[in-house]
Amino acid sequence: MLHVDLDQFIAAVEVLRRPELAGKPIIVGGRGDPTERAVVSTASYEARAFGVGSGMPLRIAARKVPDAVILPVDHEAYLAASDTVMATLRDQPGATVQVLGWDEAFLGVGTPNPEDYARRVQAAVLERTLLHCSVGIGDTLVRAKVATGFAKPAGVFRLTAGNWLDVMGSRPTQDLWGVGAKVSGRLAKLGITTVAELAASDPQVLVPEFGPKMGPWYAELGRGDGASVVDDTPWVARGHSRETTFQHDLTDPAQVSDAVIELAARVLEDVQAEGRPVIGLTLKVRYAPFVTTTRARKIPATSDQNEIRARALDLAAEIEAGRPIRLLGLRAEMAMPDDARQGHTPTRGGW
DNA sequence: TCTGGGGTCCTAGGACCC
DNA sequence: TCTGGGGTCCTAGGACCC
Repeated sequence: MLHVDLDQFIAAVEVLRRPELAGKPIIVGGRGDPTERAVVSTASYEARAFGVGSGMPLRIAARKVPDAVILPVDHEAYLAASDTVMATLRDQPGATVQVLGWDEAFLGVGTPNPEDYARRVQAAVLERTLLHCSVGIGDTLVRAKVATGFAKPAGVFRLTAGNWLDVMGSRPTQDLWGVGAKVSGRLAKLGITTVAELAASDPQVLVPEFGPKMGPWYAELGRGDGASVVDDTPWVARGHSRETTFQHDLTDPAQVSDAVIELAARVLEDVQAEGRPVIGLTLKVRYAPFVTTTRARKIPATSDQNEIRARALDLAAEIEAGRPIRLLGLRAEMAMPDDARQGHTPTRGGW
């Protein structure tokens, strides 16, 4: 299968409508105001050369690149571009398309020459959207996805069982899709620092550290093994959430209650727009300095707006009971019942 | 140096049931 | 005094991805 990933997608979309920005360091994030609390969504390659990357505080990014063009996030524009890209992928002969996000997708194809096929995909996307993409080819989803990293920018790269360890074996475990800083640190404590070491590890040795599912899963990931079927079943959200970051920390209980209720109302709107019931309300609370805690309430599946409001007030009261309050941000999540889950199974970690 | 907003899944422990 | 075994559900928290 193939994994298609648009190159510097958001920055590229911005350049399309403002061609004079081509070749300049572009940083997209928040409302485009580097004096506000916000982070970088995407930086162009020119800005990345200064050490700017996704997730970096906008304030810091602006300091690193004084000449950067800083733009606000425009979801609608990216979604429209994404729709055209995905439609182009679906038009490819014999292709099954599994969308992973705005700017990437798996393509299931049966072709004797995947490199040729990949080049034709790139040409089609470029012709329809003027956007460049990179393509990874693999015999599993994981290998295709990881291969794309070696294809960037605008290239093609193939990873299979045959060359996986040659290419990935000596690399740190964190280079794997699904291994972050925390897990790579825990692996290192077990004496596993490279992909080759993870690939050679006994899955049962990982179980005490990571549990019955994740332990064996990490060993499989180290080998690049796993699913090899592209699933184009329409994706159905398991839940919805709304998050907000306060420009100044909240310290007043009344403000906290208002913020919780307002956020809960917004996420309820999203869920009700789909005509689906809610079964749970979770608040993720970010305190200054930078601690996240969780508060959850189960809600009957038939609950109405008053029920949600009452549960939100419960949660606000719990937050206030944990004073002193310095609220940096809030995220309200609503889960939907299992019988509402009909979409494809995400590969992991969101998609 | 400071921390988006949208998602998904896993684990541990306690409550509760038979 | 010691304390089944299996199961489900819920909550809190953690990790990761785009």
